[in-house]
Amino acid sequence: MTEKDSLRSDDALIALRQIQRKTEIASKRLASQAGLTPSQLMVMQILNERGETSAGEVAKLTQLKHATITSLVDKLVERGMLNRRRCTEDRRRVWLKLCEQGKNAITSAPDLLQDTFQTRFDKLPSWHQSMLVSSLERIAALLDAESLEAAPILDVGALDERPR
Amino acid sequence: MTEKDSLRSDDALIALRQIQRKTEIASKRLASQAGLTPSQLMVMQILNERGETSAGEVAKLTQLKHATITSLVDKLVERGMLNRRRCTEDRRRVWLKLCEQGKNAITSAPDLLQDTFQTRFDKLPSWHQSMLVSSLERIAALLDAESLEAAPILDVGALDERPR
DNA sequence: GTATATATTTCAATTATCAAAATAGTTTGA
DNA sequence: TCAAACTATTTTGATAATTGAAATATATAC
Repeated sequence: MTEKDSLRSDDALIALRQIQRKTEIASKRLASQAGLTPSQLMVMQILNERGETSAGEVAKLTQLKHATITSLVDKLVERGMLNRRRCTEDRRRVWLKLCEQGKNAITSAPDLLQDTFQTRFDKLPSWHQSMLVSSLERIAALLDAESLEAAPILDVGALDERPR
Repeated sequence: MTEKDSLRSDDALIALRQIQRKTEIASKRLASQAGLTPSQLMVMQILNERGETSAGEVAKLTQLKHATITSLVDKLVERGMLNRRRCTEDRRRVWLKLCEQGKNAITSAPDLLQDTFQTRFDKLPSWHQSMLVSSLERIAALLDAESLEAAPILDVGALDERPR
């Protein structure tokens, strides 16, 4: 039984990795179609979903350094995709918000992955659709460790070699 | 009814994007723990899953340019993670294959996302597990357009602005 | 056999990312 | 009240990833 179970979770992980690869590639394409880098697209999608968000929060969510966010945001602001606003209560903080042009940029680009998915999904019988939705939501929940979202890597410790 | 359906596929897409973000962040972490860049990790995972694969195929699968693959592979070969072999039938082509050290590098690094997922998954009742597996596999299939995997972007056409 | 197509690499440049220091604002606590 | 400690963001300077274009080597078509 334990053997069966472990095979099952392997199957799940394999499928999950396939999904990951496909969505990642698709988002690379989508970004370049919209004239954005993948990181820029990610930031904009986050702002689109969450509304106004602080720079630090975005750094945490994207797992990019603050310095990177700063320069990335510089470019997007310059291009009129989003705007910066100093927080009035705590003037150290900076709020970021997508503006109209930014919203358009990310919604108007044709998303092949999304279209493909949607077309096929819509053809499924209703019971199947609802099963898939609830499964997807469950998966998202299984992946949702506060630890995953929050802390940067703790102590990497003994790494003999590093990226070059 | 059509309204309900469209809401359902929206829900699916939202959950899918959450999953995407989480897996992407996790793989950034995993790569850095293993002393790799995300692209290097992606290449190595592909070689691990598919076995020996040509450089061009890897470029297509990762959506990176050939020049990028070349320099990225240079470094991995230098570090003993994989090896290059000229194809004997068609001597223009190059086959890439993970070697032992490379296999270890990507399997030994602790994958927080995977561990979290697995632990929680294993606690679910059997019927729920099998439902999730079949759903995941279905989702992967829904995302699987030959068009998604194959061609680079067709004709981007009128793009007023490009990434800076 | 020459022309055309394909797979990969080289080269030179651009760009994303980061670490560390700097700046500016907030909180603490004596 | 005010200085020390802390927090959020930006600046700066450097490194490394990625790329376009040209070069190389091989294969295929005619």
